[in-house]
Amino acid sequence: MPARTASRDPAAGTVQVADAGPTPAFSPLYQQIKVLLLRSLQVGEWPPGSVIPSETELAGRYRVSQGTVRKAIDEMAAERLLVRRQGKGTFVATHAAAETRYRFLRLTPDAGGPARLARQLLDCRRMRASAEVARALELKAGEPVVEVRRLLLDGGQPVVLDDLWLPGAQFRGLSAETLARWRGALYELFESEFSVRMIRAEEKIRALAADPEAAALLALPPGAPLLLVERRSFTYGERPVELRRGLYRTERHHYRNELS
Amino acid sequence: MPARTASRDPAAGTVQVADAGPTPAFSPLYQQIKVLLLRSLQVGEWPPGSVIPSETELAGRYRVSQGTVRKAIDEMAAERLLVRRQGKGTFVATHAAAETRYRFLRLTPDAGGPARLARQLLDCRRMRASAEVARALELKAGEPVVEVRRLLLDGGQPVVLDDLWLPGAQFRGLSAETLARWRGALYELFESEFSVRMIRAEEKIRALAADPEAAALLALPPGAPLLLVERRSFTYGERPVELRRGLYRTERHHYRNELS
DNA sequence: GAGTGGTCTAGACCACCAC
DNA sequence: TGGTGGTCTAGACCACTCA
Repeated sequence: MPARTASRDPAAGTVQVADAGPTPAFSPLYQQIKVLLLRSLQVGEWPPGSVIPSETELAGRYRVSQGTVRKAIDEMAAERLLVRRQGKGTFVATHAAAETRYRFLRLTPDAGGPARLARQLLDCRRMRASAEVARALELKAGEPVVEVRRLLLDGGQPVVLDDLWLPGAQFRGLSAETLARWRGALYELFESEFSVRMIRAEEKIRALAADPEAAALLALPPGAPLLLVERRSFTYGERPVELRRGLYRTERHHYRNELS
Repeated sequence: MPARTASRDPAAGTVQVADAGPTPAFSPLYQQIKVLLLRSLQVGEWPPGSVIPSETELAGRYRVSQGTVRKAIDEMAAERLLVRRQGKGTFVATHAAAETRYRFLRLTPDAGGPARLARQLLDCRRMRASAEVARALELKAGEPVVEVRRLLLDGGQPVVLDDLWLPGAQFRGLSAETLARWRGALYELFESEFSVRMIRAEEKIRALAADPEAAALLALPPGAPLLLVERRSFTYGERPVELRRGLYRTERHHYRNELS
């Protein structure tokens, strides 16, 4: 484990990375391991869906006990960055797997069962970031972004009108053609084609009256109540890489949430 | 640990509770400990806010190692049933603590900072459960329930209109006077006066147009868009003990959510 | 200083999976 | 059969709290 320089006897005193400052800010070994694993994920050493080395091998590599590696991986599994599979190994989480494909989609049919929505691409263009988009994506105003507009339909009826903004620098080849050809989930495309993996998101939800444009696209009378879902998605290192503004019809669907 | 009957050598073979059925459904020791701890919580052996026995003492009581108790408590802490405090002990989670007082309230001012809402009780009456309320609370239609209606205000302006239904059997002394006198959060009252502790909740969120009654109470024109938040809260053993129907004004507030 | 939870290690064995 | 994660133990020491 390169970051750790202090000498250490087995089962002996405090272990700590070298640190010149006062109050060296104790950080447990397993947290330091976690940082190293995180870095490997971030630089793509182990791509989404692949197996990472076994606990024993990582323990050898970092010169710590298997239990310490285990605790680091435990936390990362709880954060849904890794997935453990007994007998097989530990895998990098991916939006491509069936279990996690629509992990961030909270819209649910009232009837029960998972949402099965068809997509209809309305627009995809490159433009300069407005002040609001720039702030959300931590860009400078005027930097290039990709704007996507699409509809999601359930049984032919429009249910969601989505607007997305993505940093242009990280989504260079993204075009209407790319999107039209793609069969899987958006986040799957982002992972496999642009090496951008979404790990968490924040949403702000409001009710509002449909404006004429949204009403027309969603086949509603203007003024009809809609759910506005504003999402900001983050990749490794808390970097925002997507702003999304969804308008949801909630006559036959709802936004499901779990509080604990 | 009374439930475990198989003989066991230290650091030796499989340990399992007695079980006559086929495929004995292996359950790890720490899960069995968890069940025992859960039962103690459920019967009120350790009330909300109190310390539970130390890991060492529990290990002795159940005849397992401290690490096994630790793992059971770890999971319960992750589920927010227990709270660990280094140097002090492990405590039963409570809605009375400042950190967890409004844990289930996702309404947030756009300006930032936590919501500081005043309450105004509109109604509190005992009645018979409608079919819908009975289904949600897993009662028989016609069984007694308590219905509460109240407003939440921010800076004097109404923001939330809440309707609550509670099983009458578990909230016997609950009345308008009780509610009017109470200063803290509702869930704090439920814990301390009725021994009902909410541990998780499900919410379904929709947008709808304000009906005349709601509009009047929320000082809005009829038809204005509102967030409808339907909550079902559960206590130990997945028993539903509250149905709540909240109408939220979202001009200056939003419902905040975190996806991971 | 005594007691609590928190970290770390080492070793044994079990459950699951693939070859 | 061998490798992976999963469980369990025992023991040492650290960090934190409070009297």
